[in-house]
Amino acid sequence: MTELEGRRREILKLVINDYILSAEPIGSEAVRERHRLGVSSATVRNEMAVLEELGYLHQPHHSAGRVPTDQGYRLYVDSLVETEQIPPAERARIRRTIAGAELDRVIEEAARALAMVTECASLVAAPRPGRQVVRHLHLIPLGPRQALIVIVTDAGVFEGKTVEFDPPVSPEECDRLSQEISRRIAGRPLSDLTDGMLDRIIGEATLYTRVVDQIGRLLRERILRPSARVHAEGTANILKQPEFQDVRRAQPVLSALEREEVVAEFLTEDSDPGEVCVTIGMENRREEMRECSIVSASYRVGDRPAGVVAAIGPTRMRYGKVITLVRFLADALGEALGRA
Amino acid sequence: MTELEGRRREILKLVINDYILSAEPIGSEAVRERHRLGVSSATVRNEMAVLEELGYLHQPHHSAGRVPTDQGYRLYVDSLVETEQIPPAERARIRRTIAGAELDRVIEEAARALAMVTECASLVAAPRPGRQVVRHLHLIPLGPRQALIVIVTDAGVFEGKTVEFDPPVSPEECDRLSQEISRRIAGRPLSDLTDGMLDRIIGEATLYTRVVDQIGRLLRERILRPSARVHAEGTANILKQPEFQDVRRAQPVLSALEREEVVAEFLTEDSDPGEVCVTIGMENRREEMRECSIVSASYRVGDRPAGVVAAIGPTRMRYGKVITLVRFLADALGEALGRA
DNA sequence: GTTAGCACTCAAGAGGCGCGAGTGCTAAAA
DNA sequence: TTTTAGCACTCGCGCCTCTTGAGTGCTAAC
Repeated sequence: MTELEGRRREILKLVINDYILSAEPIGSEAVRERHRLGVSSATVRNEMAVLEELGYLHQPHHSAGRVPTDQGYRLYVDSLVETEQIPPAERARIRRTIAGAELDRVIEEAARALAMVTECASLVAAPRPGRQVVRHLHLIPLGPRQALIVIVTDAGVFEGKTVEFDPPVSPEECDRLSQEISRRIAGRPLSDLTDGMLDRIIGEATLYTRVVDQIGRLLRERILRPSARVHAEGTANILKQPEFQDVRRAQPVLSALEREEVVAEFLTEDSDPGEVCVTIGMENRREEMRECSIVSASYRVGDRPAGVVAAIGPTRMRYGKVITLVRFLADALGEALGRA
Repeated sequence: MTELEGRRREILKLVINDYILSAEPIGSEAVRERHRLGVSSATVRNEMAVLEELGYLHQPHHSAGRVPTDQGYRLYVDSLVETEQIPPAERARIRRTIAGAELDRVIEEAARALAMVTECASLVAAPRPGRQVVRHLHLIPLGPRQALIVIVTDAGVFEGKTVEFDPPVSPEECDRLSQEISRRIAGRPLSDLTDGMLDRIIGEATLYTRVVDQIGRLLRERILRPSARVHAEGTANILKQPEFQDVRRAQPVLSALEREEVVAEFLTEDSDPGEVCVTIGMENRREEMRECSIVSASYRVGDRPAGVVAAIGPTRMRYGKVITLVRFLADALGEALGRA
């Protein structure tokens, strides 16, 4: 794959730019018309033939214009695309939307904003627990035999499971117990708290093995899940794209986006934090996504990578815009969550 | 709308049954063939003409078979449909899935099960807070100036907002404060806790007005939201239905199902608790849903109506199956949530 | 009231045709 | 050597027509 020289490169860029906007095969005449290249359509034609030879373009059929291949998009994303700027007004609007939301809705609002502006589907993974550091653990008594476990970390709160006490436990004991446990696990990252580790940390307390057990389970379920909660928004946007007018193409994609395991897969394999990662068409592992591209970036809360935000659309997407937006949203999200 | 007599009624039922399964207009000959009616196709034809006259059937074009109208479906649902039984194995499987889930995933699993079996989209609204009765309120100190509000009700836990203290509050004070407040609001339904009411209930404590304020805001935001969390699952199932093979038909529906306000609308207007409510085609307020039917039932936790479960599909849906399933899931859900 | 018979209608699919966009090739010009 | 003009060629798309067959409504006989 030789480095492309100036004019040829330029033509590839123009073709992809145009195709992204029109969704229709681009012919040589159209290219010449659009940008003053100072050459005839025949020359453009020759260049395009070479670009096809090299694997960057493709002809759907003999006498049609050219369409970018995945390889073409790859080059485009890596070195041709001009990132679009987000108008300051828009930036401000998005920031406000996110910042204004309740804590547990920030994620959702971010996903929504991303979907709306890019006209893609969007995914946002809530902070992954692993690296978060425990601050407190609370057992809130619900009754003599029941309590609610609340774990407060530096990045938020996990609440969920209720524990059943086998021998009843008084509220006072409950309190003492939570202070005990709290003292011993505070300051550790959640990922430390495997079953064995928990046992060792908490040690004593044979009376409360069941409690320890339950806490262990809660943690295991939260941590093992590859990425806790994933919000998908705007999946119906896929249907607006011309390449998905045929339901048989769109259906597998939408179904995949509904399955959490699948979606989590897109989001885990990342990317230096801070950098935007683009996966194009066939580069996707998932069969169903072979006609889509995924633009993702992980965001950080404080100084730790916390979660991932992604946009999903047809390979023919406005990379310039989407990349800028994903990056911006990763920043905004980290900021909003960091403040809380 | 006169009462339909035996044979005519029977024919309408057969036509609708067949159409639901085949998704194609049903002709007189097909009806005669399928069920031994002991009459010729001409007779059936006459009956069908009458049924069309009466508004129960419709011909897409002159020489086509008949298709049920919304009114036809209405009659079908009200008095013709034979509810299908759920095989015990299936019942057990669904029960297990739901019961096995973490508390905060019960809703989700229920929705998923419903979508999977009915091949419709499904919605499940989490318990609505209004009627729930407060058990405790906890303020969990996160730092000298911050605490987390946790409200435990008889149907679950609301956690969320952190409070900022204006003058710092020590953990002990915090504790005392939460016990104070707790004692005063325990036993009241959440809907009682409007701002003014809160002020009156808590009275004193000018030092802590900010805290009271924040609690007020938390409650207002949770209660005012028409129905807290709504889970939609299997919306992509819509695309499997023959009537939605045209993307332009499907897109508005899917988009609507993504908007929480819209979805909430389907779920609020209900139905004696315990009973299944079917909204057919044009009966829907929402323009976008005019080609869909919604089968919903509210479920109860303990003895109070708590939330709604619904299935959404084309008007040509397997009502017999869907109705049974929605009813079953409402029960199962109430049971699962009640136990927690 | 029911049925056989029949003419009629209409959507859907197959086949044929012309149009036009866009190409590749060739030979001349720069 | 590169660029360009010219031209024949290809092929998808839309348009038309024709045929087919399912299904009807009507009428007259049972």
